[in-house]
This record gives sequence, structure tokens and C-alpha cells, in this order.
Amino acid sequence: MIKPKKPHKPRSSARRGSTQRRTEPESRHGIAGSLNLLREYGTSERIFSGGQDLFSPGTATNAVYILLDGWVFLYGILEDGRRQIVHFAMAGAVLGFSQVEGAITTFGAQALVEVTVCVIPHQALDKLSREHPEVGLQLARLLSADLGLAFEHLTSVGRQSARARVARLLLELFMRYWSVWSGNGIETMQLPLTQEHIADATGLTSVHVNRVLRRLKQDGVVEFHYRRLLILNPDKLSNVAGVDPQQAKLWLRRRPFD
Amino acid sequence: MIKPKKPHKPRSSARRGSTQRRTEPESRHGIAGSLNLLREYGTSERIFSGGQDLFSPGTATNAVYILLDGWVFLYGILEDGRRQIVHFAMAGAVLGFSQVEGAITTFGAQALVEVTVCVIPHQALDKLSREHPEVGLQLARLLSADLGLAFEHLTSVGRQSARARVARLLLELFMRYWSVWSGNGIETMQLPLTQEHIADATGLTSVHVNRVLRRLKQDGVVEFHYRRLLILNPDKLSNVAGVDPQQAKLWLRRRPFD
DNA sequence: CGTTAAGTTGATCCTGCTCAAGGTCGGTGG
DNA sequence: CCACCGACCTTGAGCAGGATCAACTTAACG
Repeated sequence: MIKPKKPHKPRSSARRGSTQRRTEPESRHGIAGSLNLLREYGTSERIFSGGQDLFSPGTATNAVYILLDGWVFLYGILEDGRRQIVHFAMAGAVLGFSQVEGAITTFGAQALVEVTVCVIPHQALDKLSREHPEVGLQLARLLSADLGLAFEHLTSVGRQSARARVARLLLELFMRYWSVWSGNGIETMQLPLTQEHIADATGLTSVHVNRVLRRLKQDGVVEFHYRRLLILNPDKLSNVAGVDPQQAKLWLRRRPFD
Repeated sequence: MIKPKKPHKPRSSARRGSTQRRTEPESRHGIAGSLNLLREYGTSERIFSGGQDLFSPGTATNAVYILLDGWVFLYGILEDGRRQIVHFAMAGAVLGFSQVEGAITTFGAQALVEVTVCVIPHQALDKLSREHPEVGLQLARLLSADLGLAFEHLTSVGRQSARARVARLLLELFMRYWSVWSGNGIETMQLPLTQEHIADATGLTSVHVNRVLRRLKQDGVVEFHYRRLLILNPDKLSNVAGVDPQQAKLWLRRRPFD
């Protein structure tokens, strides 16, 4: 209970994210259309390296970030230092939007690999949405999708077994990643997580996640090794995850900007 | 694991929700300003009785609801019938918004007491947001607030002890209710939940929630009896809940429509 | 090669679950 | 009026899924 966790600092991000990035033309992101628009509003691009916080819990938000490339996770921290990962964001995500400019966030955002973001000052967002009315509703759709994911995540953490939680998380990440980066039938992907990330996302300990992953591999369901995820048996996976395969497909087309 | 839960049907809603409703003029809700606006867009009011679903998991969403009065909870269901409550909504909440018209929801919404909602067909929402550009951004702010709550809820369920989870939930509901319905110093409120609802929201069993509540009362923290919540010691409560009292106040002013 | 983050494995413990049996309250019908 | 019924709450005994603690191994980087 009182085991403060040292700030998550990866050894170094040398080879990180070197694979499968920018394999698709930017125009595939849908958001790209809005991008040219954005440049007129005093926005800028910025790069964060893996392990770096885009913003931290308890600080004021001063800008909105659009994630152009790479992986980011959102997390909450308890007083004793324990961490809960609440969301994994990939290209196209909007991060740091809040109701009021300068509001204090209760959660943080950290880059898993080197990421590129588009920084939009809060004021620019106001102006943008005034002059382009469709932006507000688009933003609402995006947030609604994230809210749905959060609800499903919460349901999993609150009511499923360790095995099911891990399986569900891996399945979700696989489906979402697949829809962003490709469309072909590969069942393997680069997943820049440690077992501790999986533990923090599922509400388990990394020790127990290790045992669960071991068994999942043994049972021929999935294999996760060296930041590489391999789906051994999709049907079995969605079965273990407690997710209807039909419903899993809903994770595919959740990018409102398209 | 295989214990199907019968649909939650309260014994009867005779005396339900008879207290402390409509104690404030509607204009307090901020949303009221938008209400007159809404009437021009083919919307209608509707009443659901306690225990009734506004919409159910796995069904298509055909309208957006604005909750005018009463309590509603959002929930997810696992195949084995177990339920996770992901959110409690009170007056001013927007329910059932989704990215695409007719999309299948993975979660449901159920009235805890008799509730009044304003029904907005999806198409009307489109028209509304086209003609009143500020609506989109306002909706985004509202969803952003809910997303923040969902993240905090998830962090609690994933990482806190049973005692802390229950305390945090009760504290959250108290603060949010307080900000909607009044501003004075009463530390008691009508909370139309059963212990099973608390269990489903915190990811515990009702048996264990019972024990936790008993101890919280014993320790002079809070008392929850006969759908009435009594805060015995606010400082102790936020301490047990693992919530910084300063931060708890953020739950007070989270109604973007004001 | 030494260092460090991350993964692996075993032993033990404990929080919260399961199963089971009452108890309470309000509503309903004889 | 009273007996019964259904939803909900209470309490106890025993169990188990995952946590905790503690080594040790592996892989990558400098």
C-alpha cells in the first residue's frame, strides 16, 4: 500500500518506435484534412521522447494536443504513488481538452515512444471552433468515442478476472492499432509496453500479469514478448476476453475524423 | 461466475423520489437557457419510472436525452450477467450521445427513480448544432467532464481498497449532488441507491459493501441507511477516500452549461 | 563487460468472494 | 388485522484469486 513508485523512466528510447511508423501516408488519418486548417491558428508541432509527460497530474492545462504519431497513455496517480493507466492514445487522438482553460487535470499524459503532436493553445481552439462550427461537434464525437472506451475499460477492470482483463486489453489495442495503421491480415504488431504498463492498465501487479501472459502463451491464445504482440488464436482471444467478436469489430472504425 | 442477474426491478416506486426534487427553480440548471431553444427542434419530454431502461446495452441509439430531473445510472453487462455501473448521472446530464446515428451502444442507462428527460432525435441535434455553433463545443465540454469522472472512477476501481472505493464513491456523489441541488451546509442527502448499486459501481460484491459500510459507520465516517446518506466526518471521509479535500471541490463546479 | 530496466519464478499471506442462513421493512391480500 | 411475500440488508464460515516479498535471469545499452 505504501510503495511509492519511482517516475517511469525507460532506459532510453534509442530504437523505440523505429518500426512501422509513418508507413501510411498522413492523409489516411482523416485528421489531416483538419491539419492544414490548424496551421492557420497559431499551432505548432512538437516532439516528446518516450517516458516524457505531455502534461502531469495536478498541473494546469494550457493547450490541447493532437497526437500525430506514436503512442501516449493517460494515467492517474494515488497519494501512495500507485498508478492507474486509464487510456492508450494513438494517432488522431485529442489530448488535454478540458472544460475551462487552465483547469487542473487529475490525470497525466505520458509518451510511450517518441511522439509528434500538434499543439493548439486553448484560445486558438475557441477561435477555431467559432469560425468552423463543425469542429465542436467533431470534438464531441471524438470524446464520446473515448468515453465509450473508458466505460468498457472500467467494466473490465471492475468485473472481469485477471486473465480476461489482460486478454481484453491486448485485443482492444490490437484492433484499434490495426484500424489506424493498416488493413491487411497480419496478426502481429509492435506494442511498446512493458508488463508493468499492462498491470497498471488492468489494475493488477506486474508479477501477476507476468503469470497471466505466460499462461495465455501456453494456452496458445496470444504471445507478448519484446514489445511485440502476436495473436495466436483470435477466436480464443475474444473468448477469453469475454468480448463478442462482432462487438470487437466496433473498435475498428472509431475514428470520427474520417 | 455464472450467476445471471435478474433485471433490476425495484419493488415499486411509490414513495420514490418524492423528496428534495424540484426544490430549486429550473433556471438554476443553466441548461434551462438552452431548453427553450430545444423546443423549436422537435424535441419532447418523457418520463421513465425507476428501474426502467432509457436504453439498453446492445441496442441502437436513436436519440439523445437530456436529464432534467432524477437519477440515472449507466452500466455495462458481461456475458455472465454481472453488471458494472460506470456513471451516475443527475440533472443536466446528456445521455446517449454517440458518434454515428444508430450506433450500437455497449452500455445501458437505467432510471434509479422516476426521471424526466428531454428527448432530442439525432437529426434534430445535427440541425441544432449547425444553427447554433456553440452547442457542439458545449457538448464537448460536457463530455470532457464525464470523461474526467470516468477516469477517476477507473483509477479508484483499479487501484484502491474496498474501503477507499466506497468512501470515494459516496464522497463524489455527495459533492456532485450538492452542487446541483443546493449550496448550504447540510451534510445529509437522499441517495436512491441500494447496496447492490454501490457494489456494482465499485466492482465489489454487495455482501462486502455491506461490511464496509458497517465499518465506516462504526468509525464515524459516513452512514448510509434507507437511501439516506449522512456525512459524519467530512475530513475523515476524504481521507479514507484518498481524495485531497481541495480536489474534491473540483466535483462541485463541473456543469459546463452554466 | 558492467549496469540497469525488465521479465521470471516460488513461497506465503490477505483482501474480498462465495455460500448459506437469517433478519427487517413495507406492501398486499385474506 | 394479520400473515405472507419480495426486495433488501446482515452476519458467519470457509475459500481463493491475486498481492506481497524476495531472489534470480535475461536483454539491451554505454
